[in-house]
Amino acid sequence: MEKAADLDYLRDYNDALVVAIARRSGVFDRATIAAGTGLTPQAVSKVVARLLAAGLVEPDGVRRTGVGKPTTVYRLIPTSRYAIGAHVARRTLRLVLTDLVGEVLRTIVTPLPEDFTPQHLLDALAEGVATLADGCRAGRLVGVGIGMVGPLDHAEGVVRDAHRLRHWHDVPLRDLAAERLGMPVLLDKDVTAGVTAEAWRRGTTFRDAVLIMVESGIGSGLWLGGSAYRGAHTNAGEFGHMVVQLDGPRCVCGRRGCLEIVHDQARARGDVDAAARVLAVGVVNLLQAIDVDHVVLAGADLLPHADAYLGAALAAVRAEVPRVDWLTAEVTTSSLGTDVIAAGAAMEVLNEEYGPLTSPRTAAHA
Amino acid sequence: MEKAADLDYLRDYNDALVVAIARRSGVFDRATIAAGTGLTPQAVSKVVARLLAAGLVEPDGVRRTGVGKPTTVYRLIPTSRYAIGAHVARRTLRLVLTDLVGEVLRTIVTPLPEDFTPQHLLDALAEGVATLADGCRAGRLVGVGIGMVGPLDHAEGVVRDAHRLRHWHDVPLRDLAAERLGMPVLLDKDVTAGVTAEAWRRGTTFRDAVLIMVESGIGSGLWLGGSAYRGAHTNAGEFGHMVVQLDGPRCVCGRRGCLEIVHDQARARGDVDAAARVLAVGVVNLLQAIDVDHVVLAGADLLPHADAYLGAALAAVRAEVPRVDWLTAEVTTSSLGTDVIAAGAAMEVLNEEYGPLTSPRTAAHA
DNA sequence: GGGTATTACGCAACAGCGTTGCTATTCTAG
DNA sequence: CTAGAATAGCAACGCTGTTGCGTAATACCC
Repeated sequence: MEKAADLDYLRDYNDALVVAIARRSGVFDRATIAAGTGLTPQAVSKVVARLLAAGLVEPDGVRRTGVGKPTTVYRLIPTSRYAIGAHVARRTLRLVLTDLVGEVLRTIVTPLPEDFTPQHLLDALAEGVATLADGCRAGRLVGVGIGMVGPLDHAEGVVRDAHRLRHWHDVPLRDLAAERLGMPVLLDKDVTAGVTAEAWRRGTTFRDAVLIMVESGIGSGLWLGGSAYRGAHTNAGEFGHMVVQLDGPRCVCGRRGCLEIVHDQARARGDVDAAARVLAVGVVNLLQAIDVDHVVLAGADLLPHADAYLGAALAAVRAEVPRVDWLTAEVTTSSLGTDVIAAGAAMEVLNEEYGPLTSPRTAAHA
Repeated sequence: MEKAADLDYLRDYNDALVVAIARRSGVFDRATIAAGTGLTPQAVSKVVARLLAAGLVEPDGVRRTGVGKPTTVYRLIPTSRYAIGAHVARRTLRLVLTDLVGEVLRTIVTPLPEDFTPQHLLDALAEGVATLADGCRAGRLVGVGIGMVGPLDHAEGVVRDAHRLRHWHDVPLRDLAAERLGMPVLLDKDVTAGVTAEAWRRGTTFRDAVLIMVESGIGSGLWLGGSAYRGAHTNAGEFGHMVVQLDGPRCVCGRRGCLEIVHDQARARGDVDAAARVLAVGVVNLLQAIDVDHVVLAGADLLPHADAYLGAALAAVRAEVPRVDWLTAEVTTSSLGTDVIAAGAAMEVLNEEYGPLTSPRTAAHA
């Protein structure tokens, strides 16, 4: 059953709202927040007082706009909080340290043994996290996010059957890592982490988006209505296994004519442009189905040919989406490059703690 | 900028939560609500007092569970509120009157002239609404919902370019109808209304769902994370215009091999089973992309062959979705038949006023 | 330089939310 | 008939955002 809302939720909701505005605009003042949120200036003062006490914001001088007492300007302190993100790939563990606004401060890439076990990963994770946490002042490190291939269960924090990874069946990785690292841990699909990275950095105007990732498989991370969308079983985003060619070549998943197999065959014969066009068809399919207005391209197998993929996607979106004026979609490559998954895993932690609240949370938090 | 939350929001949130529970279970008691929501019994008493004052619930006797004072049982009064829903199709206007729990009480079907104008529709609407409103006690009729083909703008209440309807470009239908009818009006795509009907009737466990509608075109209504998902431009659900056959036959939309054209060609040659199999491929595609756990089939061109479509979809879901135990999806036909769109339009009105709150609303409401 | 209008800010009192403490009610069990 | 137990509700409380109003700081006018 859903949880009810109380005064703590109310307070946290409004605090998070102000943090979101501060994050987007960098500096802010009382009157602007009041006008934008509908809060009274007095209420904004109370919110700002709480954020000052938490060390998240600080005064940043005054602004003289004309007659009257000058406006006090505040700014978010990016280094007031840190988070660590992990991207677990088939042969490497990529770790990043980010600050509160989603800037990547340090990156560590560690090789993982073939068919690595949970123990292998936990060891590598512990070592890397210790290294990255070294530079953070005590209490400023919020937690660790882990992004990896599914299927997995985000709510339970359990890896169900990570694709092409032996030793990874029903592993409660979130709780194992939380115990080993001694701090909060989140577990999510790589693609969902990736789209969270874009969303956290772009702010609240980035409400409906998809991140397409081509990297040993083709997946998509969904950001719908202002928050990550994972589906009923944390299994949304199996974008590569949508059939685009009835009776086409057999895919590893068992179906025929999946976008992924058609794409991979084009790539295998060296025809990047054809592969990009196939992906572009899938992108337009997704736009038709869920009508997002931001498409972000990413992944180690895509970025080396970013121009080809971006060009094909842009052309397809322009040509094939009914070109009504108000029906626009922006297509870009990720601003974070190969760090996007790890950085997004970190930002899932930040988003959990400081992001806009959706519905009342079950667990209490500071 | 997002709106802040205040005490009114807090109250409405918890009131709506209790209404949702009452709607699902019919009868309820203080202790069960308290346990499920995390509210104290005292807080639940206050909520119930407000709902009693609003006339939404009434005492329904007591339950003796053993020692101690018996529990007071309450029940939702289905007839305490009504809503009217309109399904605007190409040649007909279908109107339904529903009660608070989503039961269809009366249905009126009115023919519409070919290439009907906004004025035609408003006249027919006013007459039908007057007839249906006649049986409702004053103050119990919440409003009117209108479901029709897109593209349209739900937030603005404007019909942009209704497909295959002349005279319907940038028509502010919501405000026109609200003025004419003298009550609140909502405007939404037919498919979104349809899935809202299922969601309202099934309760809060129905969180992630898609309604597939085959009726002069193929569309889908999305219910994601417990609320309707309309996309960035109210254009989500153009399910029929997803390419399933690269270089296939040319579709009216300009692309090649859209699900809709492939499906329609199969139907045109009388091969319902083949058409159903094509649709089933699209259903599995959607499951892969957004991982819903409920699929509802509807539409005037589907329901006469419900068995074929349902069978094909069930077979495809069972055979083609990776059959992990925890990855299940239910496939059914709509329980409302041809009334589903009109009924859903009515339930959008109920959902707006009495459904679970998501984020703080902009406009104040009673 | 001094007065005044203007804008910003915060203390204090307030209404309303869920919470807590406690009492009254109403049942079963003996 | 009494004791025990569970429910219901009144009253006080802490906290939220809100309102009223006094104070501070500036530009502008004379």
